[in-house]
Amino acid sequence: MVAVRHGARSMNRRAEPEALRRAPRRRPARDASLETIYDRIFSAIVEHRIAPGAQLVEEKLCAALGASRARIRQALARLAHEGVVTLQPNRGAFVAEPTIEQTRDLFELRRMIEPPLVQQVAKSIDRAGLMRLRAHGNAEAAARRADDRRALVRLSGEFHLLLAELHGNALLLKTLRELESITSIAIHLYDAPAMPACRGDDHAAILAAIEARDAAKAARLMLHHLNEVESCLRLEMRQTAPLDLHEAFA
Amino acid sequence: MVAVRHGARSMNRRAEPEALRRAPRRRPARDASLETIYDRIFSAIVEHRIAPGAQLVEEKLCAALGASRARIRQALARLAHEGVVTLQPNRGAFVAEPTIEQTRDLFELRRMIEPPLVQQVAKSIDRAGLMRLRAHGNAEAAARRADDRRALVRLSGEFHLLLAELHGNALLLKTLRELESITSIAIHLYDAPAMPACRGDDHAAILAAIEARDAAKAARLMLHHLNEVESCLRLEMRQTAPLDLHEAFA
DNA sequence: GTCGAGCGGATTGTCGACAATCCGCGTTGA
DNA sequence: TCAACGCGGATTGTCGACAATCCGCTCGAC
Repeated sequence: MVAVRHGARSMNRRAEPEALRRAPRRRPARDASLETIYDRIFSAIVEHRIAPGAQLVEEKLCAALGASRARIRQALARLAHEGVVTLQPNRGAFVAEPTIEQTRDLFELRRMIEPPLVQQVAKSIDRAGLMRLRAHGNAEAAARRADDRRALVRLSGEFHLLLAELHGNALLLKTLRELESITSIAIHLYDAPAMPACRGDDHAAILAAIEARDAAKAARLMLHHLNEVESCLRLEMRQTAPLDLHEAFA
Repeated sequence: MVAVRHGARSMNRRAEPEALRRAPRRRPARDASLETIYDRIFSAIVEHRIAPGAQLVEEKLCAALGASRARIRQALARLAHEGVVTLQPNRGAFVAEPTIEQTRDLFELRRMIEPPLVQQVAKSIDRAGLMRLRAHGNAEAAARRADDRRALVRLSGEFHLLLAELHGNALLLKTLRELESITSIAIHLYDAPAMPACRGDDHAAILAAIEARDAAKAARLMLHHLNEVESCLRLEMRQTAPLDLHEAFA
């Protein structure tokens, strides 16, 4: 699976002021393959380096990523299909701002999928799988001790994806990956600032149930966990400014 | 509910030498909007008017649909993301051929989602929703009586989507729509030719359970139904021709 | 002072042209 | 005879240029 091999041809970066200085960090010939572009925008969004609702101007992205508009456009279309980005015709691309309704729907769907998922994993997991889960648990614990919130959010998401991977159903993994990325935006949008993805260490409890091969308990804990995470979000109606004014004089 | 409205427009565009000259502003007269293009290719695939594995050559599609390559390309990318089309780099687009493994994964995922879905619908459905379900049931019965297999396959799929719509979770509806379209390809690929989407009328039974507000029973029947449909498929290993030759001399 | 029309810059949407790549097929040499 | 090579047609991938659209702003009328 070799990535697309581009010629090291010019990327028409003509006016490039900071390129005059030494370029230790930004090599002009960074391979801007579609996958790379996609990944970078995706990470920037789910890691909250770009705020929900922000506009993603194509030309800006071209400049930032050193790619042509066509490629940027492709990446945006893909992100839009996954729900990470919203495409408004003739207006542009914006990073998604899941509404309260959508966030509820999101968790509802996850509650359907993940308890049976973990239940089946608990039944069928092998030694190697357990090792991976334990390693992940340790990484989470380390991030928690270090109080590295950003890493913790990322690892928390990856825990769920790891379960899906261990399950072995590729379609399920793909589906859950999309749900997970939207979840991470929603968390950044709605969670109470002080509360780090819910203090409790639900994942450790789930892991313990899996190790004990207690499938029913694992499923129950997963359901509880999802409820917990959702309830930590401030999903009470947040009145948006325009609606506010409009309703004030009704 | 997306009725597939086909353009009522013929596509016999032949050389139009003088028209080209006269009209410097050649507006894309036929409304080959992206949505239209997408819909037409999508329908052609899920209704099995194009065989699984067939290549979708961009220029051919341009000619057939009267659209530019850029638009076709966009539509294909979207179809690929939904799993209806497979994109091979530098090779082209092919209508998906779900493997046996993928088909099993598909049904496994549906078994996770749809029983709880119908369970919740049975609890919360209102009068209008029931009317729509009954109307759909009648349409299915009619197609069955008329022995219209193609319509029956389509309606069977739409029954599941209707349930998702009645549930009201938009994300779930979108997810299920994708699963449903891949399912319909898999059915066309693997089912025993004589057997029309499984003879029994499982949908009627599910509908009855919903009308009786027996949520648990509705869920149970849905699970049974999904198992039934999957078991009607011939998912035993089918040796493909190329592999056949290759392995014959191993 | 307010409202609407109209203008200009910025941004997206679309297309045609060209480059890169792949596949089938004929040729060649052992 | 057969395998390796390479050529030509067909197909996809990429880009730059231009058209269409939108938004904020100014200007003028009332």
